[in-house]
Amino acid sequence: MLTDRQLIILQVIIDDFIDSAKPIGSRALSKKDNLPYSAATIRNEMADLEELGFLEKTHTSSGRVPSEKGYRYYVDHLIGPERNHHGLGIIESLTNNGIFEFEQIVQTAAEALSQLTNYTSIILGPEMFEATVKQIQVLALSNQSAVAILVTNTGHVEHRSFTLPKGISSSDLEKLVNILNDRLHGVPLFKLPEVIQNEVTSLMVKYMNGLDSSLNWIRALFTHEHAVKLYFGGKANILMQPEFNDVDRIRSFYSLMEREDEIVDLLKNTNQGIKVSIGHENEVDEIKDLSLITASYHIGGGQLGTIALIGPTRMEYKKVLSLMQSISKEMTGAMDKWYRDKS
Amino acid sequence: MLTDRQLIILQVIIDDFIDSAKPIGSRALSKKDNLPYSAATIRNEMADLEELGFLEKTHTSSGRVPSEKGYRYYVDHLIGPERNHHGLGIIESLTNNGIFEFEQIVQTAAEALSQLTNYTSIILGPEMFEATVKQIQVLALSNQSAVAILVTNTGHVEHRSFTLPKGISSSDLEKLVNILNDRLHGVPLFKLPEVIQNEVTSLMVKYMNGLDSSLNWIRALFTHEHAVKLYFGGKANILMQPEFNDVDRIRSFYSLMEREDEIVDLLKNTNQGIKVSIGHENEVDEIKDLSLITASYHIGGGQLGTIALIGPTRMEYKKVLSLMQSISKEMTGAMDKWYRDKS
DNA sequence: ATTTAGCACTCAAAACAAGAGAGTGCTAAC
DNA sequence: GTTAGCACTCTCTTGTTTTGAGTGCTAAAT
Repeated sequence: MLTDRQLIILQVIIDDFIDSAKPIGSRALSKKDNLPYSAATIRNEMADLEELGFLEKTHTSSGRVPSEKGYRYYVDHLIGPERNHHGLGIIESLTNNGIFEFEQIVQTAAEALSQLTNYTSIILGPEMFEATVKQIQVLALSNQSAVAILVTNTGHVEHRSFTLPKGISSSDLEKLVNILNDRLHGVPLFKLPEVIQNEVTSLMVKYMNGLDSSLNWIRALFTHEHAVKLYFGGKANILMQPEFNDVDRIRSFYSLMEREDEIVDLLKNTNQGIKVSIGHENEVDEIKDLSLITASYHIGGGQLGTIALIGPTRMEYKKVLSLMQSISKEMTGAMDKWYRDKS
Repeated sequence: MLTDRQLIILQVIIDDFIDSAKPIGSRALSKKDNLPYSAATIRNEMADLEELGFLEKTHTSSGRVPSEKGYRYYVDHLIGPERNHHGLGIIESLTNNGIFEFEQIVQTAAEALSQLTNYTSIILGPEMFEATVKQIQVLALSNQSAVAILVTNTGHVEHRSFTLPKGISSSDLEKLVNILNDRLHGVPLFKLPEVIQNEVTSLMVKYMNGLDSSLNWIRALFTHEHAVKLYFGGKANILMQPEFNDVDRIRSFYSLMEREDEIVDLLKNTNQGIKVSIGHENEVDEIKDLSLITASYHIGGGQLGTIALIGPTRMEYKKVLSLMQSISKEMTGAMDKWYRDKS
């Protein structure tokens, strides 16, 4: 329903605004190469585009600025074929020495993403629900203390130090660990608390006397929220954006960034693929004037994490989208390669 | 050299400014209870105090504001006996279930510190230099991959996933781990790279053939910077301070917060006890208009970490100092209790 | 039937002006 | 030594004017 000329004008306006952050007027537009029309003509078109809701004015006699609907249209229809970012190889370079360090990979990716865009990136670590117990070990550090270590089939390690119950013997401890390994091997993490409750407790009461209290730490070790973790990149970078020249906006942004559970919610709810939420399309008040791009990365085909980027609605969508695509692909690749052969 | 009256006036001015953040004039001061003098008298005293360098004016006819020298004097001489913050019990409540989770303790302490003050707190994790190797384990996850786990005598666990060298047999792997445990048990972390280089390498070449390349990951696992870690609390809280009403100041602050190595340097160089650095007493440019309080906490008597608090020079020194003292004592207590019996 | 030139009009932002208010320094009286 | 009084200074607020970019509309040109 938009004429070709309107399309071009819309595109040029948005492109210009994305990089200048200033409203643009008809006169300036008419000077652009791809718009061989007079200011007056463009004015008319702009008035139409405004009527259709793609543009806005900041005041009655100002230049035009893209509306959220404008950005939406831009993202959906005006972004060309993403020029291939041909894999930055950031992640690859981290794994090709044979070492696979999850935290490092994710953190590096988050930082790179922010560095390249000057927005703030957030990566949601994978949920470990489906990982299963590979081995449990308890290592005494002294007469009173020990550390318990749990390794999953995916190579994740959890550990917890604790004080030993009084009077426990090393043979008791060994027995205990044996029971645990016997019963818990292969159990997925999310079922752990349940299995411990139902199967292990009774066994332990049977074979070991007077150690009820010691069960606490076992439960604590394994009930531990296998919480998804957030990795931030360049929380400060976004401050370079002129949109953040206002102290209150900064405050509200950073206060949101500290409420990690809200952020997790924000990112979790993502289906596969890339999703762009512009301004008020976002649920959370604090980012109703920002845009949020999320992309998922998959591991092992099922579990997934999310890569996100937050910036002003005036975002370099073209660049960002192809970049996110690349990184998400790279992450998925690295994860796949690593997790593929783990049963 | 200061008269009693000047002392009181100085104190009142600083106290007032600390909580109002506004310059205070002679008239307002003369109305305070503990200053039964006329505005004119106080004006004279203030002029003297300014001449001595304890006060400043923001412009020729403004009220007075404490200078850095003023704050220094305040901190050194005018702060009364710290009312005992009688241990907030924050940390105790985390450990009395028998579980000792280092990260959790430190993170909680950092957050509490910031919460209670509305400044930003940073805690420098302990250096693990003196911890010694307790056990090394390598667990195969599949034919191609494994995870290596290192436990120290203090209960710290490091781990690293990696791809197995092609053609390594499980008996080779076992042999390898035996060698490692045999040679590395009891070796302090900071000596690890050296010992591996000198003792282990030759042994391995001797007993295992063709596995030179596999040494890479061993070295990588243990050479891993046992970097001290930073724990931040309330990076956003400091934004509530009126001093941070300026966007550029915020930018420079946050950009510093991201340069973690600089921060580590800043905190590392601390002798025992509490240290207050006011404004230009700080080395780093970005905080030359802020104050930094550092306190150390000790573990095992030797190694130590640092607790720090950053706020405007107009800081509630009285409250902060006693608070830092409490927390540092609590941390030291918890650590001591935990690490005492580990050889 | 488009496109364009011309012109009156609008509004934000910058520049300027006037007052008010808080505070000082100094002098002279207490 | 202390205080009252007063002239003076400087910021901050408020209101006014000017400027300039940009619009909408009408009428002419294509």
